[in-house]
Amino acid sequence: MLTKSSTELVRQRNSVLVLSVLRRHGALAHTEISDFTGLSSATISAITADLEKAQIIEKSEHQAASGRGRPRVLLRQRRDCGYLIVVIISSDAVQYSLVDYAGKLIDRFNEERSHDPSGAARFVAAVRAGLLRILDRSKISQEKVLLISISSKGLVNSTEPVLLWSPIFGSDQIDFESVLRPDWQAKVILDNETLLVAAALGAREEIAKGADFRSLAALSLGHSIGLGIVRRGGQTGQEVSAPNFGHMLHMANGGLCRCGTRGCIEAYAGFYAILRSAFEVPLDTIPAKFVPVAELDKIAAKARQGHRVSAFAFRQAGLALGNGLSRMLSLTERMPIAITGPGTRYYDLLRQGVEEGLGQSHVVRMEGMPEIRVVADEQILVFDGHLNRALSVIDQDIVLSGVQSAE
Amino acid sequence: MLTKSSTELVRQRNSVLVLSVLRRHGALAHTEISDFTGLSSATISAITADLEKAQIIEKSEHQAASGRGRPRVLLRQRRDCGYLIVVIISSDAVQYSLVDYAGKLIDRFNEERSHDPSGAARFVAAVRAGLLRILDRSKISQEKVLLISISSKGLVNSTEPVLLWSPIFGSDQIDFESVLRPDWQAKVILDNETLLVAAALGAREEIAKGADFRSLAALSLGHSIGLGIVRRGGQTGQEVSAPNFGHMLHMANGGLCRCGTRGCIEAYAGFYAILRSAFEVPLDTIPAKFVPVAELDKIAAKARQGHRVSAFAFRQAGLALGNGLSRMLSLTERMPIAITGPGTRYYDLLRQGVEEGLGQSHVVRMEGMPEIRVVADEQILVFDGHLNRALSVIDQDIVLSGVQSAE
DNA sequence: ATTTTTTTCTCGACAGTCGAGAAATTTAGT
DNA sequence: ACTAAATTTCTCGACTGTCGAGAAAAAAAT
Repeated sequence: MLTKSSTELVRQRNSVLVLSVLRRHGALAHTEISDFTGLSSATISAITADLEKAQIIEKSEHQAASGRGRPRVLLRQRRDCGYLIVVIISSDAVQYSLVDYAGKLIDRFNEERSHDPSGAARFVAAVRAGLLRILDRSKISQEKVLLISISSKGLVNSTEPVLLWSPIFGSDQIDFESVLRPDWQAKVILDNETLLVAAALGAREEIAKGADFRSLAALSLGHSIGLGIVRRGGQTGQEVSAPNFGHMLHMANGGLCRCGTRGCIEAYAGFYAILRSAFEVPLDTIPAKFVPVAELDKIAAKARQGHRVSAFAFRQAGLALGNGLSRMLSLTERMPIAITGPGTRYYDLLRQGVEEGLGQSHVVRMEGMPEIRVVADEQILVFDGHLNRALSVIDQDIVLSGVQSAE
Repeated sequence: MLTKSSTELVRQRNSVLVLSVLRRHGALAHTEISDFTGLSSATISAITADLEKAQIIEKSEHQAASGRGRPRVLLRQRRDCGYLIVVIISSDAVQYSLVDYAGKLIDRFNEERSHDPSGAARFVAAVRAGLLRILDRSKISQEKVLLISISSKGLVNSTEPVLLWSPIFGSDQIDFESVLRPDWQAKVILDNETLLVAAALGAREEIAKGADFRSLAALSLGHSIGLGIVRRGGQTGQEVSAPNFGHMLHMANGGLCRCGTRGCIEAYAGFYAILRSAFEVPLDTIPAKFVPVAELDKIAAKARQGHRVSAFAFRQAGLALGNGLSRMLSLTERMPIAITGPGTRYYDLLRQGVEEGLGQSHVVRMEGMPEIRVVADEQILVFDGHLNRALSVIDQDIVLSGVQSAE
C-alpha cells in the first residue's frame, strides 16, 4: 500500500540523511555535508541549526586552518546525546559493550556462560544483571541509554526482539522486549549474528564500490551454520535478512541434527557433524552439544596428511554447504559469498566440496561460479554490524522524537 | 544509500497515490479520494486540477444524485490517455491484448507458435509482427502506446527486459528492449509468468486482508515449474520476485532435466518427469520436449485406480515440490502457498508427497505446515498481474513526465 | 591595506500541504 | 414556494520545506 507524503516528512528524511553522512564520514563542514547529500547550502543551515538546538550535534572547535578562506566549522554528533548497549551472545560467553552516540566504545566486559541446563530462565536473569552492571560501572543515567542491541545465533523474529530458536536453548523462546521492559525504557532490537556480519560487509562494500554494489551473502561456519543476505534496497538503504540456512534441508532422511530434524545442512557441515563423520559414528547418533575446536584441529591435520576418512568428512561438509548455497542462489540473484567464522581455518579442506556442491546446480552452470572470499575477524564484523544498524536506528528515532519537540 | 527528498517529490508521490486509489476503486469523488489517501480536501483539489489539465483524468458526467447535498463529481482516468499492449508467451501460443489506460480490454488475439526448431530469431520476428498487427487492427496511433508488458515462463533479468533462460529457447537469450526499440518508442517490461500470478494474488489478498497481509508464494505446476513470491514492502507497495525454483537442486546427481543439469526439481515434478517416472524410463533419459496433457491424464487415472507405479510417480513429484518449498521457507519467512497451473488437476495425487516433503524440514516442524490453497484460473491471474504491474508503471511514468510539462 | 578565496549565513521566491470557511447545489420540511 | 439542512467542492491564508543568489565573515596572499 502506498502512503501519503508531506513536507514534514521531507524534513525528517533529510535530517536522517544528514546524520547518516555525518556517521559515515565523521565530523564534516557545512559545505561537505552539502556535497555528500546533494542538498543546498541553505537547507543544510536550516537542518543543522535544528539539530544543534535539539542538542544532537555540535560545532567542534575550529581546527588548524588549512588553506585560505574562512575556516570551516566542523559539525559532529554530541557524544553524550545518547548511549547504546551492545550485547553479543555467543555459545560460551556474553559480551556487553557500552557505546556513545558517536560510536566510541566506552566500556566492555565478557561474562562466561554457565553450561548448566537450567536453561533460558537463568540466562535471562544473567543478561538482566549484566546490563545493569555495565550501566552501573559507567556514571550514565539510565534514560540516556536509547537502545539495547542484542545478537545471537539462531532464528529471530523479523519484527519483534524474540529469539525463536537458538542452538543453545532450542525452541525455548526468549522475548527480550518483555524481559527488559521492567528494567529499561530503551528500545530493544535483536538480530541474528550472521545478519550483522552481512550488514557490516555490505556497508564496507558500498563504501568501496558505491552504486555498483548490489548484494552479498555472508556464510558463517562454526558449531552451527549461519547465513546473512544483504541487498541494496530502494529508498531505505540496505535490506538485510537472516534465513534459517543451517537448518535448511540438505538431504531428506539424512543425518540427525541437533535440532532433532534429519538432514539439515548443519548435520553435515557443523563442527559436531564433521567430527561425527570423521569418527564414522552412525549419522543418527545424537550429536555432542559442544565440540572443542582442538578436536577438530586434529582431524583437519590428519586430513591434510592424506587420511581418507577425515578428508571425506570435510568434503561431505563442503558438499552440503555448496548444495545449500546453490539453492540459495536459485532463489535470489547471483551474489558474492563471504565465508567467515571459526570454520574458515578449514576452508582449504572444504573448498573442493563447496565448489562441487555449487556446480551441481543449474544456476551455477548457467551464471558461473559465484565469487567466494574468505573473511577473517568475524568478531569485529559482528560488532561493526551492531554499530551500523543500531546507530542508524538511533538516528531515525532521535529525529522522529527529538527535533520537533525541542523548540 | 539514502537519497534526498524535496517538496516536488512529495507532490509526485501523492499524485501517484491518487492515481493508484483511482485504479483500485474505480471512479471516485473528491471526498472519497481524500478519505482513501488521507490527504486533505484542498490537496486533492490541487492534484486533481493538475491531472485534469494534463489530460490524465476527467470529470465524469454527474450520476444520478443519491442523497441530498451538492452532487458528487466523479473523477476517472481518461481512457484515451494511453494504451498498453500485453503479450503473454506460453509454450504453444502467444496472446496479444490491447488495453486502454482504464484497464479495459479493447482487442485480443492468439497466435499459434510454430514448434519448428528455427528458434529465437524466428520467434522474435513473429512477436514484432504480432505487435504491429494488434496496433494496426485498432486505429490508435503508435505514440499512444505507452508500455508493452511481456511475460514468459523462465528466468528473467530483474532490471532489464531480457529473457535469460526459458523452457523453449534454453539459454538463447532474448533482449526485448533491443528487439522492439526499432519499431516502438514505448517502454518494454518483461516479467516471469508466475511472478505475475503471485502479484495478482497478492493484490487480492491485500484488498481482502488489508494491513494484515504479509507475504505469499505462488507455485505453478505444468510442463515446467514456476514460483513467484510477493511480500509487502516498505513505501513502495509490494515487492515481488520470481526465483529459479524449477531448476533449484532437488537431489544431487538426480534425474536429468530439460535444462541439461541433473537433479532439478522440474526433473521430478514437471509433466515430462512424471511421465518418465510412470513409464519407468531411466532417469538419465533425455526428456520429451512436449507432453500432451491427455497422456498425463491417463496416468493420473491409473494412479487413482490404485496402480502403484503411477501413484509413485506423482508422489515423487510431490516430494520434490515439498522439499523445495521447505527450502524456500527456510530462506524466507513463513507464508501461505497458492498452487496454480494445469498441474492443479493432479493435486489430489501430489498432496501427500508435498506434505511429506515439507514435513521433513526443520522450519515446518517448528512453525507448522504452511497454509496451502489450490487456485484455478491461472490465465486470468496472469492477465490480472500484467494489468496490475503495467498500469502502475504507466501511472508512475505519466506523473513523472506528463504533469510537470503540461502547464 | 587591499585583494582574493573560501565558507557560512540570510533573504526572498517558489512549491506543497492543511484547516477553515465560503460557495454551490440538492433534499427535506413547512 | 420558500427556508433550513446536508453534503460536496472550491478557495484563501498560514505554515513548512527547499533553493539560488548574494551578503557577511574570516583567513591567506599580494
